[in-house]
Amino acid sequence: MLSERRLQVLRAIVQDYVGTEEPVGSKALTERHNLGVSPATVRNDMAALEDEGFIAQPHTSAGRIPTDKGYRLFVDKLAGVKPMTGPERRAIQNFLDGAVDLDDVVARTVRLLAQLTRQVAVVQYPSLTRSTVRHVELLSLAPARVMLVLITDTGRVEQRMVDCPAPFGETSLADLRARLNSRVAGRRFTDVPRLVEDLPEAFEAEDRGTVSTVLSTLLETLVEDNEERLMIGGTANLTRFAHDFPLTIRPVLEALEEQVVLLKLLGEAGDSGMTVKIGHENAYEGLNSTSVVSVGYGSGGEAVAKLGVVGPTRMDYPGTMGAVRAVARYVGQILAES
Amino acid sequence: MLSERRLQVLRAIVQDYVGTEEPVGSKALTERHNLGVSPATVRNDMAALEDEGFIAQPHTSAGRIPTDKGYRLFVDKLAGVKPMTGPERRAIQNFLDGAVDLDDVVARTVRLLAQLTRQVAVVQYPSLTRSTVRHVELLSLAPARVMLVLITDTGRVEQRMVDCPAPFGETSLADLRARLNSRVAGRRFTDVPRLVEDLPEAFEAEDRGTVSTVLSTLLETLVEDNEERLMIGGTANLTRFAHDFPLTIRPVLEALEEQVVLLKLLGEAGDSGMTVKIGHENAYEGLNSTSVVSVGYGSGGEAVAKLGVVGPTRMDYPGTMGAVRAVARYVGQILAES
DNA sequence: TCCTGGCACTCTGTGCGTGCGAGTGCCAGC
DNA sequence: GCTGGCACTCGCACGCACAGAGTGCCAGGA
Repeated sequence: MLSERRLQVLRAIVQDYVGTEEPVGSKALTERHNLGVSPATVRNDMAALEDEGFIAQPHTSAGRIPTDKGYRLFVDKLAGVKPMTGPERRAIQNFLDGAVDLDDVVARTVRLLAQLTRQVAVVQYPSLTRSTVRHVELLSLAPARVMLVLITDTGRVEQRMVDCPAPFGETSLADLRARLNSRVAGRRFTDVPRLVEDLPEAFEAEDRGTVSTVLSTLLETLVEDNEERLMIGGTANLTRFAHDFPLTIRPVLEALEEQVVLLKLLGEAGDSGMTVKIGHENAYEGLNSTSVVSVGYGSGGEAVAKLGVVGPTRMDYPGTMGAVRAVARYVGQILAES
Repeated sequence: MLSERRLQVLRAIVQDYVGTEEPVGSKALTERHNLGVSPATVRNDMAALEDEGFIAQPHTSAGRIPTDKGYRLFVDKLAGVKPMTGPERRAIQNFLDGAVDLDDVVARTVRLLAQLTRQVAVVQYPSLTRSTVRHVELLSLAPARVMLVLITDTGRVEQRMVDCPAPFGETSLADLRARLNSRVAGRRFTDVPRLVEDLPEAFEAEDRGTVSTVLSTLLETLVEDNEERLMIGGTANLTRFAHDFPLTIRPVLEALEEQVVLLKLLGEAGDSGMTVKIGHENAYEGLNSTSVVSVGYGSGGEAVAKLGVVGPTRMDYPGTMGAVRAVARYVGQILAES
């Protein structure tokens, strides 16, 4: 087990490295932090920390930089979450309060998060699977063509065209609309298949084909084509780490374009509480030199989606975690109100 | 006026520079293109081209690179549009044909364009102003709360919440829905305000306030809040120009994040035909070292939105223009079918 | 009049050697 | 177990010379 002072040394190294972006040596460390010991002592501690794999030197006789393992220890044991200041909180709230619809909420959240953390922000749209149905609308566009509009409790709207096997009258349509809504409105998506199972039986034989088609499209929308969308922003912040360019930035941009990768990434994060994935802890290779801080957010107690930021492993973890947590909290409130 | 051969020299310089990304000298030019003259002659021509401002040397006694003016001449007079090959056309069509809804069409288009041109692709959603109304749906979510759903001919769906000044019965709602659709369905957005002007008069006094509120929300959606959305992709391609990094890439990423900037950019492009903006021709400073190739696309003869790519001034103009044109054409077809 | 070969000149990029400074590891002493 | 001291190791910036590519100009030839 590491002594208390060695942990302090590690903390100091992480803080200095995050601040200066340069390997930090024993002398600089004693000057900037009053550890109460001499550089020589710190050197011994550093050697021990290096043996344990928490720090490393880029070259012999350069300063030390934290390893992924070092950051991990820092995040788990040495750093708290830095709460937002009052003005920051108010700014967040003001900024989010102006949103007019769900798209706008997500867009504003992305911008906000990118600005607060000065990193790349990722916000997942409220997921369909965990949402409930607010309303299902059916519109007759042509005798045998129906538009299905699904509205969720989080304000998300999905629409699909349905080509019916047979012409479908307005009255039948109204009937289906009414029956459908009385069954599924307010219910969770996962329950819908069970709830509508026997619905075709309530209709005349000639309409059953159409009803089935509509229902299967609905189920598709709910489950199969349950595309999880997300929005990203603040990619320009990537250029702030102009050292390792473009070796570092390239794969990150590629990863960000691959929504599948990001969704998987967010999916792997724990369902409750904040998750920090550091460097190689990220399964996707292109993100091996980045850290991902993510947290679930939702309108009620339960998380309906996640948001977070992607930045270099050398990031201000306490500040970033604080910003992510605060934003998630306010977004949850906004969604609950709408 | 420049002689025929000097134009050929300029063309050769542009082509070589685009290919090699390095300043091109007189000797290399004569070796790679059979101009039928000696390097010394080419040198004279180059001196003349430099006097005219079409090319420049980065340093004394380095090769020449085209200036913005040089590219302009190249695009206007020396280069055609390189048509897509048969297999490419089929690939485009196959790729776009799989789209299930408008979002998907746009998303696929962005990916396709980014892959074809290996540059940053920008696709504007079909604009609301130039579209026609397919259907307006009103849903009662609570006694005094209505959801307004607007469906356009291009498949775009917009929804808004309306808080009514007074409770609004189902029958009144159905009445309004019917009247509204009979007036505006199939009409252009720009005509809608005129068409619904006197609609409140047809209702009982107690409902007029609500009807007015709904209508003004509709008009807002159509006009005022006519947010022009767009989707971008292929930003990872920016890293292919790793020279001038990050000085160049930074402002470009920032510009791409500012949808307002991009929309303005596309808006400035000509309404019909393909527009190429080269370097400083772009009003936005951050894009001074990039070129923007854009073209309108639409379901019928008329363009409803634009798409294009953003790349370095040193780009393969004929190829890029060919890809942009082809994609726009196929997207138009897809939209017309749906 | 226009093209060509030749020549001197100008720069940039690169490789090499050197010196400096930051940082380390180790050791003896307190 | 902490400290000061000391020798050592690198990386990096600097200076310098050199090769190579490219140019401009000029005189000669079609």
